[in-house]
Amino acid sequence: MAEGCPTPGKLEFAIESNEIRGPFNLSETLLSGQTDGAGWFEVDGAFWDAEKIDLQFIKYIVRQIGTTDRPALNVTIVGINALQSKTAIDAKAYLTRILRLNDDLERFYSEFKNDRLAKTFPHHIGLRLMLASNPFESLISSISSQNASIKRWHRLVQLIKERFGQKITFADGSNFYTFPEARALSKATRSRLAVCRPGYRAEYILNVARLVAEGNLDLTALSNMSYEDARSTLLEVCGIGPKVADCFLLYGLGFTRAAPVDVWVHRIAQRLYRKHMTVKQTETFLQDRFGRWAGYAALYLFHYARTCSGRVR
DNA sequence: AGCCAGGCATCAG
DNA sequence: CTGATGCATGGC
Repeated sequence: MAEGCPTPGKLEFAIESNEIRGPFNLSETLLSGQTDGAGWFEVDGAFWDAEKIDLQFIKYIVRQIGTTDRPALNVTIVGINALQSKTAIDAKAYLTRILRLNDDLERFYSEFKNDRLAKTFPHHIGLRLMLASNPFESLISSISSQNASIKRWHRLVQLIKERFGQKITFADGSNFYTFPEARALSKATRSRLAVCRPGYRAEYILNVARLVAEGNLDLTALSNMSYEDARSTLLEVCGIGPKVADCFLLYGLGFTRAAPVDVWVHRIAQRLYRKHMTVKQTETFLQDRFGRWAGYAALYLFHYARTCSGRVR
């Protein structure tokens, strides 16, 4: 196996505070209920997930060791067998990307310090958007979230992984189920999917899995389109409406000007800005006012509405 | 028990 | 275009 250099099944590295632009709060970010916090597991203060890096699945255990204002992360990666030291370098770049550690949060705070949005800042300093590691998973996950509580939605995604994904056992003995490829999920039938309890979302999930598997919905192509074109393409798909499309565009493809408007964001936007706005008006309002930060605005509004709703005025 | 959940498709006006 | 309704099911 190991040829020459010693290659342990476990490597450790740090992401230093000078490699993170502005404040960061890992647990706020992962537990804020955004579309891509779903997969992470918490084990006494640290969080882990797994994804394919360098053609093999790696488990990464991330622990915040600095403060929110001067954040640093301690990362342990675990492979299935041995690890190359190059994998640690790639894992670091990967984590920097999906945790969006280069987003200039201070700039966001200062740019809107006189906006009513600033009301939400003190409660959630260091809260960052996340970027999905797997766009297809992000799309199915977004569809699965509709008209369901966060708890139920996370459960559905986890059941899809356990039922249709691939089981992996890492060198530390832990088990993980990968999210199925579009092809694998497209072969599921209604009755086989029913064990995951998707409810009426079943036909949406199967429809989208088939479209992607057959190449009729090309997620890579979408990421190369303009936001408007990608969005209108998505809206033609049965099961994808404005909110699901924006969630996927934001979390799955990284269009930060997408501002998903759900019941929470809609309610809080009306209380903070204008009493009578339709959902559609709220969408355009957020996009016009916050531009490339609209996704962040929606995230802060969402999280604020859910955690501080009693104190809103 | 009954209402609501990170909505959407469909149909009526 | 806007507004009302059914949807499948769990969480609280």
